[in-house]
Amino acid sequence: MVNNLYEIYNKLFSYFGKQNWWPAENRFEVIVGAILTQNTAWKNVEKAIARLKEKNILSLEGILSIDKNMLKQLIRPSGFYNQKADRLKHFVEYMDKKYKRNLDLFLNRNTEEIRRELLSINGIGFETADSILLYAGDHPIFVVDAYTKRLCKRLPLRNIDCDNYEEIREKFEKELSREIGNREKLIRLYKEFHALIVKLAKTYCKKKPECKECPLKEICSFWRV
DNA sequence: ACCCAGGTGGCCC
DNA sequence: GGGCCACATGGG
Repeated sequence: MVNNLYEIYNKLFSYFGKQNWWPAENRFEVIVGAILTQNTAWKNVEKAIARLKEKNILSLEGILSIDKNMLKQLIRPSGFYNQKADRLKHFVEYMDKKYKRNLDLFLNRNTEEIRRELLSINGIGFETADSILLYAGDHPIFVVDAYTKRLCKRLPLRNIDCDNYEEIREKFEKELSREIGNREKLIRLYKEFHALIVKLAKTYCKKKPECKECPLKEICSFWRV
């Protein structure tokens, strides 16, 4: 019986291999992707990002200077484009006013401070903030998403509310950091683990018949019910 | 014609 | 403090 998160990571890694997340050319692109992918299929985000690149405005200055209605039209394929245009504008205006348009100045500080600040920006919740911290800022924060919650509900984890974002994040961080002492290695593991959970969910967690191929079939409660 | 996707915030009780 | 709901597009 396996009920240790590091073992689950190892099972997923041996089965699926390296995922190399986050797919982006630079920090700013990670942040834009994190906002655009809110409750949206990544395929649609790719289209929106490609359109921003075509117009040469996928940069802090670019998003800052483009007309908001123009921005809405460009990110249209990623859905919720009215609020997402507002959220992108919010973020870059904040960086403009408080950090001289310098992302490094913003991200190279104490993790908890950045996290609090990100969460105070309208349109950035737990998952978006933590994706930015981990994948754009290289901070040791574990990203929890709907798939992670679903996985937790199906695994034999004790004493934990699987709908509570912070509880799950703290559990993963506590257990994994106990196994991995080296900070850089831990960050790499967090990046891969989150990506592997997404990969697992997309591949095997939709229909029950898929479960017999799943690398976690022995411990997952889903297919047995 | 549904249902889902790498969420978030606002409103209501 | 928890349960709904709107937000929008594209693919199965």
